[in-house]
Parts: sequence; structure tokens; C-alpha cells
Amino acid sequence: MLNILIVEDDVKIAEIQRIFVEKIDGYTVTGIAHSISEAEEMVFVLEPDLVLLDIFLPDGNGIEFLWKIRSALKKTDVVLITAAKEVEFFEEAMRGGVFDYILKPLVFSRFKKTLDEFKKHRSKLEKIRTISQEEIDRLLHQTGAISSEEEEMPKGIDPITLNKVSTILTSDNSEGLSAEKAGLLIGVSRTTSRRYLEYLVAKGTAIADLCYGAQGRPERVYRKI
Amino acid sequence: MLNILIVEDDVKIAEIQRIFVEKIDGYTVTGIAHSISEAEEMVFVLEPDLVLLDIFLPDGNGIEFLWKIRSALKKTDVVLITAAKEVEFFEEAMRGGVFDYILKPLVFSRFKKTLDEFKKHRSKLEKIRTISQEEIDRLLHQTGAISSEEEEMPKGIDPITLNKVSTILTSDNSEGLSAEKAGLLIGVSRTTSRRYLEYLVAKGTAIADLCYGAQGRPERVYRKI
DNA sequence: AATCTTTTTGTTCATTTTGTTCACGAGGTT
DNA sequence: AACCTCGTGAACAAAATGAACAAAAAGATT
Repeated sequence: MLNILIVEDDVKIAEIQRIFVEKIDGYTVTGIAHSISEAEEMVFVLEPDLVLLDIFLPDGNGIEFLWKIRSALKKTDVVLITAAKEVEFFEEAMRGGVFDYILKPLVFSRFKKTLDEFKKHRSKLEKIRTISQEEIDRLLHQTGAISSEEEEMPKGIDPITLNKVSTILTSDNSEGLSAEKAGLLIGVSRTTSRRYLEYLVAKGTAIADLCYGAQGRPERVYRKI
Repeated sequence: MLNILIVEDDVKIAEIQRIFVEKIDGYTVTGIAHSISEAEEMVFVLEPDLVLLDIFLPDGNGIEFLWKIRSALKKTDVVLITAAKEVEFFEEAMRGGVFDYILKPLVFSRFKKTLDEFKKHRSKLEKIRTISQEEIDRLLHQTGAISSEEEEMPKGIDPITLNKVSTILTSDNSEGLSAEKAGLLIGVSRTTSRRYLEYLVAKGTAIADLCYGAQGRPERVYRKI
């Protein structure tokens, strides 16, 4: 059984979180705090496994509270649940080693996913005393092992063509390349260059944007990350 | 160019790390420290983007040094490179928000993967001011949007354009945005921006109001909920 | 209070580009 | 030689946009 402390000033939202937690097996809510001061009183006594923490509270900042937890409790993890969409908060949260960062409005499916992951995470760590690189990669990034150099290519993707597309995308200095233009530069059809560009987007190596013309459907342009 | 500080007591291994870094585009090694005390002197002056940090050093513990970095430098990330296979260290590192944890012996392909990810990570964060749940999931867990249920877009609504409209509406601090003005800011026609703004109203994410001028039909202005 | 003038909305539809399907041909295998 | 596999691109349906225009909503004028 994992213990949870909810820190959320909005009474109704705190209640929703409690109901959500109780719908998920293996968790107990041992405390609910509606302010940072209440939370500080409770967290060091309860020593919960997990704190569900809001950032904006009337009497303090959730991230500062996160640092207090970090300096005092070595076994308590934190999930931020907040409306703060600014990257600055997210960056601070990452450097504070939060387990997850959930944006409001709270959706049950997303919430459950985090708690399920956390349960898995804890039980995995409990079972082992020493760790391997594969396990680290899985736990830290939830990504499989590096598969020792050889990148698995999906069907329809050829390494040589991919390299060409990737290269001209990198060397492009204008405001993005359309599939048409990219294809022309390499000497393949729009269809093919598009296939590779979309693959890069899916992989996270490139991003897609829209370029609106005088009329007609806008052009999809691709840029390196 | 991202700056790296290497903290590693073994001179030979430190040298290997320097050579590895120089093989990867976009990075410069600005300092090498062979002890914690040297590292402390250097890190607060250099303020590197990334510290490659060992845990066991003759005059101190890398994880304690990590906490010193965390409390003083808000823009410096850390990758642990260590032979410490014990989960306790790994857990502490996770709670300290390390970017990655690499086990010795150091393999170039694994090392490069981390630095490539870090470069992507930084440039992604640079480009955005506000963040979505999808982006968070990507950045925090590298799980490529498999997680959340695919949001079905109605015909005529493109996710990219929707995101742009939604963003400028959120960042608008005046008394509401007209379709005309919103379109101008994004680079689309009034017709298009209107289509998306009305979609947001229908979805309940935005509200519409009227702004009466000196004469003529009043202007419809949109605001975030 | 009826009508005019002004300004912006709401809608239609041509235009442009996307996204998908499927046949083709190169290269390898039985 | 027959068969299979896989990357490619021509062809086509679907989608997203904006110009144009009629309708609407307000104040101004008679």
C-alpha cells in the first residue's frame, strides 16, 4: 500500500483527487492539505510515498515546497498537478526530480497512468539492489535499451533516403522546408520525402509547422529541432 | 554551443570523456575537474549547461555536489557517469532530477545518445514558452505521445493552427481579441482565425463577448476561460 | 420610427495542398 | 524461373484556407 498526501488549495479539486486515488488499487490517501503551511506540518509526520502537489497556493509556492521535501525526506516522491503551463515551472520541476507533471484540468485516464507507472516504478526498485544500464534507461526514460547501435527501421523507411532527407533538412537555413521542395532537392517524389519527414516528426527529430498562402490549403513545412 | 564541465577523478577517463564530447557536434568542454573541491571552484564560475559527474571522488560525494548545484544554479543540468550500480544512488539521483545516469564502463554509443537527447531537449525547451501535456510526456518520459488518447479533430480544424490560436489567446492580456486581430497575429485570414475561435467557444475553452464601437456592428471579441 | 450609413459578421465556394492507395519494378530467396 | 519483400511515386479523394459577398447590428439622420 502506497501512501499519498494531496496538497491542493481548491477544496473541490482536492476532493476529486481523493476520489480518483481511491479508484486506483494499491493507494491510500493519508492526508489532504489546503495550504503550504498545512502541508509542511503534515508531510514530515506522515512521510508519504507520494505527494500530489499544486504549484500555486495562497500561502506559498509548490516548487519551493518541493525543495523542502527533497532536503528532508529521502523516500518521498512528488507529482505536480498544476495549471502552470509555463516552461520555467516545468524546467524547475524536472531539475527537482519530480516523478511526473500533470496539467490541469485533471483527466482521470492521465492521472491513473501516472499512478500505475509509479506503482510499477516502486515495486521494480524494491526488488533489485543493483541496477543495469537497461533498467536505468527503462526507469528514467521509459525507453527500451539502445539496442546496441542498430536503429530499428520501420517498414517503408530506407536508411540511405532517410539520411538524405535528414541532411537537407539540417542544412536548410530558410523558414522550413515543404515536402515538395525537399523532394525536389533530393530527387524523390513529394510522397516519399513526405514519408521521411513525417517519420522524423514522429521520432521527435523534426517539427511540422504550417505556412499559410494567399489562398488554398496551407503548406506543411518541416524544420530540424 | 552547449558548455560541459567534466568532473571525474581518473585522469584517463576524464580525457576519454573530453574526446567523446569533442566528437559530438554542438558541445564544448569548458572545464575538467579531478576532485569535488576543484569542481566547486569551477562550476559556479563557468555555469556550464551540463555537468558530467562521477559519484565517488576522493574528497567528496557526487550526489552531495549535485545538491549544491541544484541550490545555486538554476540552469545547469547534470548527467551522472559512475560505476555505482546500487539502487540507492540511482534513486537519489532521480530525486535530484539528473538528466541521465550512465554506468561505467563508458560506451560511446550510449554516451552520444545522451548528449544528442540533451541537445534536442534544450532546443525544444528554448522554442516554447508554454507547454502541453503531450510535450511534457515526451520530454519527461520520452514516450512519444502513445499515452493519451488521440484527440479527434473535427473537419476543418488543424491541430497546428488550433495550437497557434489557442496560444495567442492565452498570452493575450488585453480585453479580448477580435478574430481580425488574432488572424493578423498568427498570419491567417479573419475567416480562419474566426473558425478556430468559434471552435474554442463551442468546446468551452474560450468565451465570446461584444465590443461596441463608435458606429457599426459591434466587434466580437474572444477571451480564454 | 422609419430609413440610411457604417462596420463587422457569417457563409459559400474556388483554390491549393495534403494524405492515402495501389501498381510497379528492383533485389533477394526458395 | 517463380515467388516474395520492400521502397517508390502517379493518381486521386479529402482537407484547410481565404476572397468575395450577403446579412446583421449598431448609431446617425430624417
